[in-house]
Amino acid sequence: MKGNMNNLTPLAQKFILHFGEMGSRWGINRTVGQIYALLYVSARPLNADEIAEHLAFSRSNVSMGLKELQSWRLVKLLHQPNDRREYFEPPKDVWDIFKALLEERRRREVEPTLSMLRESLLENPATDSDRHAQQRMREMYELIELSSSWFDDVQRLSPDTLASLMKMGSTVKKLLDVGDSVRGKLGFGRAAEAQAQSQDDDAGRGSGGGDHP
Amino acid sequence: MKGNMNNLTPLAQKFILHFGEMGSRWGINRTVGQIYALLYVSARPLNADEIAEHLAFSRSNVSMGLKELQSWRLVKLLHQPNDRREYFEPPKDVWDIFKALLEERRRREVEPTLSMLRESLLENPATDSDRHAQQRMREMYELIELSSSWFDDVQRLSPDTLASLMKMGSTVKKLLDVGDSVRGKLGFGRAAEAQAQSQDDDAGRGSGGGDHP
DNA sequence: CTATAATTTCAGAAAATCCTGAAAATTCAA
DNA sequence: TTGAATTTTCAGGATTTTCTGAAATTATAG
Repeated sequence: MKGNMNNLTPLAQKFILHFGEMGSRWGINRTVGQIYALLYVSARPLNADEIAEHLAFSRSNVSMGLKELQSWRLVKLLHQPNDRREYFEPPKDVWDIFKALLEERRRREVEPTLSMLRESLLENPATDSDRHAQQRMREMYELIELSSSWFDDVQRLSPDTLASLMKMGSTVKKLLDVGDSVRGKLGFGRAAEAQAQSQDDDAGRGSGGGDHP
Repeated sequence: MKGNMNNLTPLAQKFILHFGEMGSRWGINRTVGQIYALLYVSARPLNADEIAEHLAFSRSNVSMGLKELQSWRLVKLLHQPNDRREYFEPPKDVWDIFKALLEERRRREVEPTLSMLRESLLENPATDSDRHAQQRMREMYELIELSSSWFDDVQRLSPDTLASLMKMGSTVKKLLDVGDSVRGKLGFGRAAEAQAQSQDDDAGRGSGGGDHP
């Protein structure tokens, strides 16, 4: 008796369907998107059978979907007293979800490219055209490396700090200027840092440790 | 006479092949990824026939790929003197590429979700479970809306400002604290702003700060 | 250990997406 | 205009991805 989502209110249906569609624009498939959406709006953890029932998917499909979601760290497995089955729920705090998403996405979409670029930049350019290509790759490498490690840093901030940072919006820029005007007294210099990298082609984002007091 | 990428040096091949693979993890397909990679490392603009030749794709496939890349604003169309054919090249500055990417991605991946959420939040919850679902949606909505408009702001900064911002990494946090200590004198307050939203309706995560150092 | 409940694996059917060649449409020089 | 050069469209074959049911595996209660 597989109900076609008929145990769900229209509101939930809409949400779940949307995540199914969206899933594909993302890197995950419809099934996974829907499972996630269902868990996200559910008032309590669900087990695989319940999910299969709600969404009218085969049990095995749900199993795979949950595996995938776990690998993204978007759901956590837990148990109910007196019940052998595995239950699933997403992290409570949306900010944790957000961070997990960014982190995992970086790991899968960005890291491999960084490695490839790193390797390519070590190779010996065979032709003029290779030399040009390598220069382009270097530019790409530097940008990715920079934004990537920036994410790293920012990600370590607490949700609250993160939130207030964002609420400032472009005020950050002003702050940045203020920073310039007061940095002397406080002992962390931006100007120096900013200079450092843009000149020499130091592939590998220089010394690393030094720059974050 | 379709060469199997044999007019490309191993270095370029590697790069192009990688972007092909990666493309799928992204939302674009292999072909589009490769076309982009080829243009990116090319020392001069290329026309569709040249691309088809280099990559051994059908002419029509290249045509579609270029359309797609244009819709992402990742390549620009241009003409050579005395040549009717259309030539293509990516933006020179990697930062422009980066921004185009983020912007377009937001438009396609985020905006639709925001609309859906906005609509859903207006609806009348039919059940208790709906009420809960709506609350979860609200949390999601707020987070996305916040980070999205933050991107908006940051995106408007010049590449240079953006770069130095990133080079600061988590130093931003320090700056933020300094900002607190001097904001009175300077007339832009973070505390006030930050407070505004997080209080009145943050059912989501209790007072926050505690669990994240 | 055995029996049963629960989960995972996996071959291949079903569905979705990509890619091509041929035909249609567009552009522009003459 | 005309017609050659160039680009676009699109039906359908080729490929890839998703999804299922059946069988295999794992876990646990008794």
